Amino acid sequence: MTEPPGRRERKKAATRQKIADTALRLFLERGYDAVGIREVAAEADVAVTTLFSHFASKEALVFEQDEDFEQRLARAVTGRAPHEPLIPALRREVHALVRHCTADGAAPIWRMIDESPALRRYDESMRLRHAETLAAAIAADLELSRTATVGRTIARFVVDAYALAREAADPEAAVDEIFPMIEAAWEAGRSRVRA
Amino acid sequence: MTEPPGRRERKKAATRQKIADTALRLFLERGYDAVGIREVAAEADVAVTTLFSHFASKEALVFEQDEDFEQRLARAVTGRAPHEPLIPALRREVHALVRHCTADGAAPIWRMIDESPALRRYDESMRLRHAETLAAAIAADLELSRTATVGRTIARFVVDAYALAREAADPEAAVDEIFPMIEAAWEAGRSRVRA
DNA sequence: TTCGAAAAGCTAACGGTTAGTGCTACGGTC
DNA sequence: GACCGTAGCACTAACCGTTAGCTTTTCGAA
Repeated sequence: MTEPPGRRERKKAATRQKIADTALRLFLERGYDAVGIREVAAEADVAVTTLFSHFASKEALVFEQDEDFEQRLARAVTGRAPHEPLIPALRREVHALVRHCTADGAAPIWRMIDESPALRRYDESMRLRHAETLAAAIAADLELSRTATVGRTIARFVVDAYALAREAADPEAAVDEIFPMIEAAWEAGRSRVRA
Repeated sequence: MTEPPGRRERKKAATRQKIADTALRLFLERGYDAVGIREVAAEADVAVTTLFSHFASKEALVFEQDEDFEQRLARAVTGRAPHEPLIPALRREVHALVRHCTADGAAPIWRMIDESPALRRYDESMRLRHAETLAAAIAADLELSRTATVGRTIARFVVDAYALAREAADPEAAVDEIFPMIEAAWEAGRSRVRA
């Protein structure tokens, strides 16, 4: 992953990184909406089309690093210890995610996101994608006593917990307040066929 | 509300309606993404700027009618019978909303929405707004035994139930499957200060 | 009738995004 | 070491949603 797989790919990665760094710097300096794509491209010394060959949209420039976030919730399910219950594993992972987002360095970025409607909507869409990925992981893990709908529902609830906690005054405490509710929902989701 | 309050406002309403009707017809005929704003304006025989003085965005043309939706969930809380428990009241309202969305006439519109990323994202944003409105209504109704975080969480869960049900094969059954989970979460949300 | 203001219009532009078309430099192959 | 296919990048020119600036039309009220 860190080895040099050829000059070409190194250059490509360097270009991508330079674009992302330049963009984030300009955005933080002068505001997301006040900086145009043409300006980012000029400052990074690439063509606009090159920029869009590396990033699908202007918003994607901001969320560059969070690609693995998509998989972390799913891995918390599929990679947990055998016989470990589902919800506590998810709770641990959400705790970690929240801690990561509220770390010192991340604060200005999240403030910027909160201030821009476009970025907020992009973030919302991302979370829905995350919920779907998580739902798939849960479905693959489901015992017979629960339906697919229950799995999808829990996936949404977990992603909600993450979003709500991030907005809360005390994010970690919020996670601890919400997860018992999710646990209860999960218990109630046992099919009542013969319970 | 249905009386004629003057020619001016009648004409304005007529213009608005004509724009919305024309847009929806064109969108359904040839696809949302394949029809441009300039085309809708031309077909409705208005200027583009006029169109945007009636609707805030292209997406808003599609969701024209659902403005009162925003308030329905909140009213289900504030306007319920005295001493009626919260969750069953919300359950009834979500049932009604789902039934409304899966009615015969609405099917092609929702198919169109599902096919366009822009419309999906707009819908997601709308739902978040609805969750916040509902959260405010719940907060105003909260007994001392539950915190504001619990209220916000339940609001999200309820809106999730609506979204999940709409995507389910049997929407009404999905509501009935999800709401017991919400009920359990609500119970678990009692503060454990002295329970 | 006259006047103020809301509604509608026109033009022109801005900002994100995408074709279309090359050029150049790299990487695998002989 | 020369060769060729292709990936990466550049440039131009446009499309599309959206907005600003300003003029014209159309009501409602005085």
